Amino acid sequence: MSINSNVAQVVSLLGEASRASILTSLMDGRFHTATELAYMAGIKPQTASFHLSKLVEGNLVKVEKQGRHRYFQLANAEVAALLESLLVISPPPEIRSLKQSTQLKLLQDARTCYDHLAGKLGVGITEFMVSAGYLEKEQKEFAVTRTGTRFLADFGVDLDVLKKKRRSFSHACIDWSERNHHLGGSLGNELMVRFLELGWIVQAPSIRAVTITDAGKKGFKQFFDYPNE
Amino acid sequence: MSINSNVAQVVSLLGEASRASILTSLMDGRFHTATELAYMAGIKPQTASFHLSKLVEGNLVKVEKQGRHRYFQLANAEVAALLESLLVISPPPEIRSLKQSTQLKLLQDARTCYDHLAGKLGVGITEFMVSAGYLEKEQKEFAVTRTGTRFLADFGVDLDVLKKKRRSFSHACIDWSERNHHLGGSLGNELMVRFLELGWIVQAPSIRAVTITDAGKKGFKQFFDYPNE
DNA sequence: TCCACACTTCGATTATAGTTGAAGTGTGCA
DNA sequence: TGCACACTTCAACTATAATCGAAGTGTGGA
Repeated sequence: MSINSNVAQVVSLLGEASRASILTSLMDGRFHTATELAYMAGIKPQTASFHLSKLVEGNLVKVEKQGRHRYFQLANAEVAALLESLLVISPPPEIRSLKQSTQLKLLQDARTCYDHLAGKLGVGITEFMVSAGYLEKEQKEFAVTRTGTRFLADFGVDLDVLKKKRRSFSHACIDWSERNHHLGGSLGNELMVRFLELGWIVQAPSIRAVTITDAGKKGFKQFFDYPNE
Repeated sequence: MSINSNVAQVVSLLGEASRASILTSLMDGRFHTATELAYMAGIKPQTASFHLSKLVEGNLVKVEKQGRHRYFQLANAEVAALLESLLVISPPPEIRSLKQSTQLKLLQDARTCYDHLAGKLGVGITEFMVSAGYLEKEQKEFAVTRTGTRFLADFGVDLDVLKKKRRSFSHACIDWSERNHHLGGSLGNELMVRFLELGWIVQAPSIRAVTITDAGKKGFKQFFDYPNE
């Protein structure tokens, strides 16, 4: 028999509907309790417990205990990146109710991609920054131009700090709903943090959709020409 | 129940040991018959047929019929890239025989990563090109410098043609055995094609290892300072 | 034209894994 | 101190999928 790595061992963790659902729910970057994740995945808490222990053991999820609560989160950005790249090649969800249709639209409009923005909003502001000459699209990443450096400094983003971080700076992250790239990396993260600080976006309570506030509507229009129509 | 994409649907194709073995065998970029793939995966031909039909249906593998033979190949470079990134996070294969140990060493030394070189050879020549100033390592890709352009032209590589191709040009491809990056994309592919033309490497008959010929030993030493010791 | 080969399909068996009800454990508050 | 809550573990059941022997189909060469 030929010699091959144990690809199936890790991948099978992802290839089960309930675990995949749990992991996708965790793509909002937040901590969630086991009971919440059970509810989101549509399974009983004891089933969720069974799956979560496997995901923790497989280093895809990390857990923090606080009293009787167990808080689960994706292990790291690498797991999130893998998940997003798998979402790109997966068929879209079947819509079986009006509520699901609404939720899908919210996710398509704006959502977190673990620690940065995705959806129409994420792709839209990325495209604006390219067309305005702030970013230059390369193969798998965005380069910040000189005018972009100034724009970001004015916007309250410290590029020097971001570049020193031990992680990808500004990679192009493929967006499963827009089928285009949005800005990822530490720069993408910092922009999302800034938007939250400014109160331009808020995270939805239980799904990873993000909604734009009234202040955000004005701000995105003024600074990022979004939505562009 | 929350709304999530059908990640499990595609991923479960990969998360089964026999199918994963088949796909990994196909990482040599070549066509293989169903009977060969059955043998490599250690299953009966009828089981291989069952799995291959699923992989074709899932667009991970393509098939060409010639008479009574069915020739299977990975569908495209995207599937190969996904597979390699999954290999990186998978545990290494257990060694149960001397033959398997030999095969693993051969794969670690030099192998194809679908359409470009990986292993010590792939990483080694990439590192040399960076240290010689021919390439510059960026976040997720390599930029060709001016001296690199001249070196590659002298070596018989037409960069203009490569850059026009509708695919990644020179992305940094992570290497599961070296835990470092080797050169991928159309440039990586073209270099491998060139080495084959020069007769510096030959592909092993049944695994995706590549061996360096005597001419290759001289050539890699002279042009790429490999092995570097 | 017949036989061998490559491969597929069928049906039955086997193996594996997900699920839940019930019971148990640890935490926290009244 | 006792009860409710969050969560885990256990055992049994259910569901799903992989496997192979046998049989069938299509191709090709003698």
